[in-house]
Amino acid sequence: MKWGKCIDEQLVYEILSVVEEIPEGKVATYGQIARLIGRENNARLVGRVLSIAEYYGSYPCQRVVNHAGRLAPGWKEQRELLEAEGVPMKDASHVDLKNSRWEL
DNA sequence: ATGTTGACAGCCA
DNA sequence: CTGGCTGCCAACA
Repeated sequence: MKWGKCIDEQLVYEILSVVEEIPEGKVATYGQIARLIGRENNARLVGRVLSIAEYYGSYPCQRVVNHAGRLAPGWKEQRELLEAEGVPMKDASHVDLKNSRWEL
């Protein structure tokens, strides 16, 4: 593909570095990660990076959801990955943030 | 340079 | 948490 420098690798490493620290059975929101890397108002960028994160290595990007607890659209496999870790699911497309939110 | 789009967040009802 | 509206930033046409 053409992904060689469509996104700053520096940003990719910062985000993946945080994603890598999410404990099993817990999930984090994009805004939460955005804040940890110093891009609080740039949560959308986190999503864009995670969408191509698989090309930069293996990271638990399945533990990252939006503020409503909804999983990534267009990625059916994510639900099963979370269930395998013991993450409580509210339904087929939402996690129970009430009990799986990653508290720092 | 201008306008759309998106793995989003925050505020309000 | 759900649904609607607005705000932000970077990638893309």
